[in-house]
Amino acid sequence: MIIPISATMHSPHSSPCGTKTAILDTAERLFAQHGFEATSLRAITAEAGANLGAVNYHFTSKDGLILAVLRRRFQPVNDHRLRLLGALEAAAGGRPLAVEAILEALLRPPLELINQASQSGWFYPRLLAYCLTDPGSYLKPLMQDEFANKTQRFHEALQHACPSLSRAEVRWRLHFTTGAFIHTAGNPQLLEVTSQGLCKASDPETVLKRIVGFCAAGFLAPGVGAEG
Amino acid sequence: MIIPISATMHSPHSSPCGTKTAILDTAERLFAQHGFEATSLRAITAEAGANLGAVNYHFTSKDGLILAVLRRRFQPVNDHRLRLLGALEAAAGGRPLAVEAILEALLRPPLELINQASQSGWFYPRLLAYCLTDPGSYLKPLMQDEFANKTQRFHEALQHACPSLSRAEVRWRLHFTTGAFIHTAGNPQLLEVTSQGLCKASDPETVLKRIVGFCAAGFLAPGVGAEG
DNA sequence: GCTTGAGTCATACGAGCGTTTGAATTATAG
DNA sequence: CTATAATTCAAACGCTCGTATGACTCAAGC
Repeated sequence: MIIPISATMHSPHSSPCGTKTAILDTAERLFAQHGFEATSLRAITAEAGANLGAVNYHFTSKDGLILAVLRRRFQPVNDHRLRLLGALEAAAGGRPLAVEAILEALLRPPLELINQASQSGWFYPRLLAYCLTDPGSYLKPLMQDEFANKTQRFHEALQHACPSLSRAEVRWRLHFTTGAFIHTAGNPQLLEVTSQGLCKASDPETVLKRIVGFCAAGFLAPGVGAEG
Repeated sequence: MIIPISATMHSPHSSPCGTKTAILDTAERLFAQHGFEATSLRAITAEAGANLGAVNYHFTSKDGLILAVLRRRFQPVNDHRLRLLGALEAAAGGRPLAVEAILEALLRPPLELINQASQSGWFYPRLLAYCLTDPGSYLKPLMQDEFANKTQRFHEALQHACPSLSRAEVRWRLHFTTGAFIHTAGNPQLLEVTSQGLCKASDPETVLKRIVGFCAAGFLAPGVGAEG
């Protein structure tokens, strides 16, 4: 936000894309805090120190800005997930993986993002929650590319790890895991408030350990008989 | 929209509160579909066949309408939950309850609402998801009354059922359960689509059985040592 | 049959929205 | 230095929003 001022380089156009990333950063924060619809371009550009027209210049439209904000985070996280899963599979050499290991490969990348970018990391799960809740049609292709397609390999790995479960059962349980994660990481202060400070969600490593333990136990439960 | 005309009884003021409940029903549907901010009073009143001013007349403001829509659903559901839990405790006579039974008392009322009102029942979990995601300050008191306070007895029952778990651990795991439920019931078509029809979320009894099985196994897992 | 009060209605207000425009400004290159 | 492209800027466009207003309509009570 605060750009260090040096003698020579602080004209308004010093950095090539300073305005662009400033808008992206501010939009990410405000979108995570208030949602897409409730955040106006005027609020974004005002806080980013940019002109209102800059959004349409750099991102064509508000929808374009939303997609740019989302893609910047989702793509690296999902790539990281697939890399971790690939490393696990390479090390196992065909043998089934432990459910805990698979779930950790799924949940560690977003939680590490939280660790790295101390504030802005928390924005990722909230943005994801808004994507799943708001049925804006313009982000359907993004969600299809980044999630529906890329989680396919996690289904296969879990199916391999839990051969006694039906394919539907694996899907259901991964769906429950996703819900537990989004609700926890997307509302980091909710549990702290409702538990009156008893639970602290501020440490991603603790969150990871607890949620993986919970969901892995759920995966290892005997399957429900019926399909559907 | 098109009002059928009968000779004697169809004057505009025939039913005493027809307009009020029509607005509530339509607002509930549109809020669940598009969220609070993205739904305009004009869209609500147009679909409800009411005048724009009727909202402010009956509900004072848009915030008042939102609160009325939420309270109409949340209150009966939460009352039902506490009644089921009370019946379980009375039947057990002081002995700890089974985790499955407690979770069923928690999740059956909203899922039965889905069963009864074939369409509009699905609106409840989506409204809940919007309440947890949108940080509108006006609904904080409602959430405090209806949830933070009323779920206290479920915490105690689960603590009693899982005496080896720390109080924080019980809170964490109930939080995960809530997330799995909201994500599943609030996005009923999401799993169907991503699983390419393999999983059908349309039957509440199936959803209940699967989610209770998953989360009860998570509760019965050995506790993580550290607090926080 | 007039009065009263609840409810409905069309209309308007000011504010905020996303987007567009064209000129002004700055960086880049010949 | 000059020409050219990239970027920023202030201003305005048309539109929709939530809310307020005052007249109108109807049922009920005396």
